[in-house]
Amino acid sequence: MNEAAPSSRDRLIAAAARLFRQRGYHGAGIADILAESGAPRSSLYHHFPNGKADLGRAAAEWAGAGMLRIIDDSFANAPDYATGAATLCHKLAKFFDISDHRDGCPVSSVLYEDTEETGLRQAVDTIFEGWIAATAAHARRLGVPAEKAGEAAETLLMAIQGAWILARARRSSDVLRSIPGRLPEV
Amino acid sequence: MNEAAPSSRDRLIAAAARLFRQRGYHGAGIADILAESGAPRSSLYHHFPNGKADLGRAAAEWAGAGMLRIIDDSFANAPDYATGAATLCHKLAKFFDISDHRDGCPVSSVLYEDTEETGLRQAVDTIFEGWIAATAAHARRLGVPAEKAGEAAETLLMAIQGAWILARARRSSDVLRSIPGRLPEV
DNA sequence: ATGCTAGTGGACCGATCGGTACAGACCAAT
DNA sequence: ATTGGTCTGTACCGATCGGTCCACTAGCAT
Repeated sequence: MNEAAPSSRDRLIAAAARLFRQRGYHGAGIADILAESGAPRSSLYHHFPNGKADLGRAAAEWAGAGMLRIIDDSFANAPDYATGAATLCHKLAKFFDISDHRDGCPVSSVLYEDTEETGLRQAVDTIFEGWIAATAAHARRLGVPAEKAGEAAETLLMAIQGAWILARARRSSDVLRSIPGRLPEV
Repeated sequence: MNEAAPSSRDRLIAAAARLFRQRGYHGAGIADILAESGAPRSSLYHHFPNGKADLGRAAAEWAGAGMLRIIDDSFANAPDYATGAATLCHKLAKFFDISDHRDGCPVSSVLYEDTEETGLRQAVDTIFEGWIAATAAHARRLGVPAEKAGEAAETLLMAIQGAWILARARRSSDVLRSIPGRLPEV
């Protein structure tokens, strides 16, 4: 009986994240998010007093944490960095496929805000850097020389971002799966 | 006296492309585009009967053609593929800088449409494949083995897309300039 | 002069946008 | 039993969204 009904706050965040990564920040309206989550309108402004911007940040952070888990899972049992990176790419490709080849990066979509005043851009960057730092830590742990680990991690995440875009344009996850074979040696 | 006043059609396309790459497709409103271009509202619907979707496609194609020119310029006088690729990345970094570190890919922003019915996604993909094909042609011309040229070109464009995103999050073009040093050998 | 077309001015539209106001429901602690 | 918080139901708001309508002008051919 542990499948407790998620709070409307959580449902709002999940719905927002889902819609943002498909239609983009501006493309997903409040009404859509409300409908998708089943949460009442008043709850949104109760939990997120500043409305969409607050929700956008929460959704980005929530999705960012999810991605962080995927990164950790991928590298946890990996014998070396390259294998972990390959696992990560394949996991992401799988998620992309089951989203009907629609869902790109859940965080970067939020980059298309008039970001400076809301601080959203800053928040997105912090999330990205968190991914890179986590990946770099795994790289070092798995034997990548410390002075190369940061760059290798940045390269991997950059490639994933690019592949997500190309994958959405093509509606195919192939390019995501091809990343491991294209990474420079480490 | 050759600087003929651009037609309102051209001004609309340029303004739309400029705004889309900063704020995204949904983030840039018709009113913004009209104001930025100085063109009258009626002209928009005269030249683009289907409104924003038509304009979006035209803007993406126009910007795509511009990118194609940049690609060709970069490889035209290059002694080898790697040098051409490096030139391309540095050119893009420069454009990014003079846009106040805001302008990402002018084409991918349009990917956040409910693209299937308007055919916009398809159009975006065609533009991308055009870039890749052009880059691959330069690669072959510059001595890259034919069976590797396509993949090398795809890798480069993918990296550029990812770097554009990261650059926007960081408001720094550094990552764009770092691409050449991270590409696998060809 | 006439007709034809491309392009424009300007007023107007319903729909949707994101957001607000406020009373009531629920539930723990006292 | 009453209080005080969190959360929700309902109704409403002005602003903006993308789009339409139609009369008009400019230019050019006949």
